[in-house]
Amino acid sequence: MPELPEVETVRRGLAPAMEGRVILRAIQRRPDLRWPLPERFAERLTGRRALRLGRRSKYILADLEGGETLLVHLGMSGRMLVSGGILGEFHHAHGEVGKHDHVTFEMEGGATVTFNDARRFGAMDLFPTAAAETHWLLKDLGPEPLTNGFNAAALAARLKGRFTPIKAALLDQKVVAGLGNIYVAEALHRAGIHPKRMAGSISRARIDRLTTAIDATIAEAIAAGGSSLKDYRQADGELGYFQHSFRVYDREGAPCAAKGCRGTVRRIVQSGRSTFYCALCQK
DNA sequence: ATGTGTTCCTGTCCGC
DNA sequence: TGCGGACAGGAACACA
Repeated sequence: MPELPEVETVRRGLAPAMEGRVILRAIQRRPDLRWPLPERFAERLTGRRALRLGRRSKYILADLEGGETLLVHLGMSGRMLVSGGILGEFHHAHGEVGKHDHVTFEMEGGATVTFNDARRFGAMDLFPTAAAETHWLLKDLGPEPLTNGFNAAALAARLKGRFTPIKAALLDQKVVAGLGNIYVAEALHRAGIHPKRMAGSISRARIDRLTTAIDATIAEAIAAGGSSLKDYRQADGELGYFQHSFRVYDREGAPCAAKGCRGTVRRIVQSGRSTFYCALCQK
């Protein structure tokens, strides 16, 4: 999926089309995404003003006038695309309905925002803003990279005693929020930590380094507009370009990008998913 | 309580 | 070209 940097890029792209604007009409084309959509979902959104677009981990959270919040998760293949208005045309001609266009918001100001998701692992929900802290999808999320809550002490506490490879631990959203397969691989490489290393056995000094590596990787990826592999697009349809900065992800067989390292990037499978790393400089 | 494997769904790519 | 299989940015869930 879009991981934290991609979701943040999408949020920023949606903000000009949605923040402060009324959803003139919401259109729901199927009853469910990953889960059933809430009862009367489209009707409850129609006529509501979006006050502010926020983000927690990989969730986009739109606070609406009237005390409710719209939650959007992009899953693996979800996109939020803006067309029409002053924001240009990308997705398809204004008014046309594309394959896998599951939900559309016609916004005050003329823009159309479409949620398109081929694999349908994405999700949406609508709940009272006051209940955000206790929402089942949000309540157990770990600290957010690039915030005060994410630091070496916090990460060390959450890794302590865990007998699972660090790769798997970092994919666990309760440990740190927002990382996925790409950025875990990149951060571990940057920190010089082997993906199979047991999470609970990493020294505090190396956790310090890992914390810094995660923040730096995420910050650089956001600055680049995320990573575009097959189908991820920013809200305006542009590609991100962080994929050109990958040090290990999807680089099997290529030379290690670490300064002075003569290693080769390897691919292994951990808990059913690809892991890319350099065995020479990741210990 | 943890840890691991399976599952949801569609599309694309690669080898024969 | 067609067909089969592997694989894809996630993460809830069932089970050990």
